[in-house]
Amino acid sequence: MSTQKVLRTASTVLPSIPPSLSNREIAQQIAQTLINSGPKHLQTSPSLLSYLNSDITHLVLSDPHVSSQSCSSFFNFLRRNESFTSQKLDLRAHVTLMCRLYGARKFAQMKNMLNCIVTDDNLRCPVPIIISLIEDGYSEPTFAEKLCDMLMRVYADNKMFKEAIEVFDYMAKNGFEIEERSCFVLLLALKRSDRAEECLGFFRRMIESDVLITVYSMTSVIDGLCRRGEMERGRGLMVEMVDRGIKPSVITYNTFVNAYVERKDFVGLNEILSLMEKDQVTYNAATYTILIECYGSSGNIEEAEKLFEEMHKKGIKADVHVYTSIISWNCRLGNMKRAFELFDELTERGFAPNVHTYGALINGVCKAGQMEAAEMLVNEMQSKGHDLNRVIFNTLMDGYCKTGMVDEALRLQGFMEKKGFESDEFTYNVIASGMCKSNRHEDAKRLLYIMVDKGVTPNTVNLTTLIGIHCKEGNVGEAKRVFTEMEKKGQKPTTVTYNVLVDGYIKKGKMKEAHRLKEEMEDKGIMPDTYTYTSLVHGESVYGNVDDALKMFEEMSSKGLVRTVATFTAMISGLSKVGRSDEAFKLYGEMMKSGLTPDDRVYSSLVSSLHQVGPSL
DNA sequence: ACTTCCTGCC
Repeated sequence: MSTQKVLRTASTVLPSIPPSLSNREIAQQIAQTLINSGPKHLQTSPSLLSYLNSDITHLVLSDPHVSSQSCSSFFNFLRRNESFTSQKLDLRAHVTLMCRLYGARKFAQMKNMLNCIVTDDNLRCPVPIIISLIEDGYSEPTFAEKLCDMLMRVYADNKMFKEAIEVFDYMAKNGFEIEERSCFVLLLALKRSDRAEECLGFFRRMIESDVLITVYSMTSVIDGLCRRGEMERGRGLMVEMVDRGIKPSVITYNTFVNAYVERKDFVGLNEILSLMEKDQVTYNAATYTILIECYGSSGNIEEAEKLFEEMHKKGIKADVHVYTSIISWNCRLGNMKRAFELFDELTERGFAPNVHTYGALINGVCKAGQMEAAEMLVNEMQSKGHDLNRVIFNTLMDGYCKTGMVDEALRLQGFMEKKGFESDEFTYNVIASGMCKSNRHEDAKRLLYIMVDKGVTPNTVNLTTLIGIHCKEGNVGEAKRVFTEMEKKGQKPTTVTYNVLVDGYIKKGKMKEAHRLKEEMEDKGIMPDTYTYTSLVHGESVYGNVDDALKMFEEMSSKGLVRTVATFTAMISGLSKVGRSDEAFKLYGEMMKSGLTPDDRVYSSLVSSLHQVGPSL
């Protein structure tokens, strides 16, 4: 039998309440029922409920004889049966119950209720109205203060920043004591929503209102600024706060260190590191992690390892982050032996490798094409209780694709989706580029269109892949069209995007257009890299314009770009082709001196250059 | 006290 039916049947059996009863009397009867038998019993005396109104609810909930637990049950009972008590629980009912919960120190329940209020369009309202519903003399004097404090946190959690700040203003205006911890919650929420400006603004309001300021708050605000590249303002704020007696911690400094490293601002980096030294703030494991990242990303693994050693020597306690970092860089640079050595060291020292650690290793073996090793690591990881996540799945798919096993990657994609992970931009890109490598251009294009159908918006990398496909098919017109469209949508091309396009034009013999693109990227501040130049050197060499090729080749060193085997090979073969074998051999020497290992093509170029003009050495 | 740091695609 349904509840509703129970109620209807019951009402015909039980004696009805005379309408002459006052609200207070009805409330007392309900309270009595609750005390004696709990809310469920109310279902059998529905006549009581038929008189229910806002006042009665309030009277019941504020009756000290009814325990806060019973009040909660009554409240929940009414909420479940709102449809036929025809009584919506109003804001006053909420406030009254929260007052009882506060008395019982049931803060978590209070917070849940506030969360309901702020997310309900009918209940949400300005702070003064909520406060006006608190009954004077009945509630504890600190209730209003605590309620506001929680409300500010709840608004912050729901990213309702305007409202959260309104609560703060209300508290400040009414002389409420404001907890720094609650303000901190709001600061963090603002920072994490990329609202550095409002974060700083609120921090200033905290200072004005004499809220206690801690290094935690300061560091969060600084981090917000640093994430937007505003390290100067962050430094200014730090200086200002030092004057107020706040001492920056190693974490404050790490925030700056990280920002400078991310932006490759080595001047700023050195400044902040000397500042740390001056302030006698010692590095912690995170500082080393960031610095290892700095050296690793510029390919200087030796320096990264030196730092790692320094950390041990100085007796600074390592952690799983710093180990994962050094493992990852060794993996990315192909030093798998060292990576596994570090992995063993990590476990020997009693640290537990996590998903990131396994992810780094799996990535390393996948890049080396060792898929069996990858599968073993996956098993080990799972046996230690770490589930596969999407990143690992994508890494594995990339491994399969790079070893030519596109179908295995597709199988894994199906498995991943069955596990509840939707394919994302990475997944589609990994497989599409894998298909390209196996010359399945049509499949690759189709997959990228499926991606759009599934509601995944292509990012710059996906579009770069698509541009690459068109170029590979010799359709630079279509490639350029995608490129233009991408820019129109505000998606910023990267150096790679330009490289793909430059290469496409070169393959079509359109050297002028290729150079124009190079200039275009320079104008936009997207810097041509080793690949851009190598393509141009190669193109000019192939079409016999050696002097233009040489010009590009020279420009590379003036810009400090590393020349690879491919660069030298292109240049040497260009020179050889037109019979300038002296210069070709000179470059060959230079290449050997810089520690590069020439491949077969270099030799055949050189040999053919000798055939053309006769031995000159 | 959720202040900093660790895994993937062209």
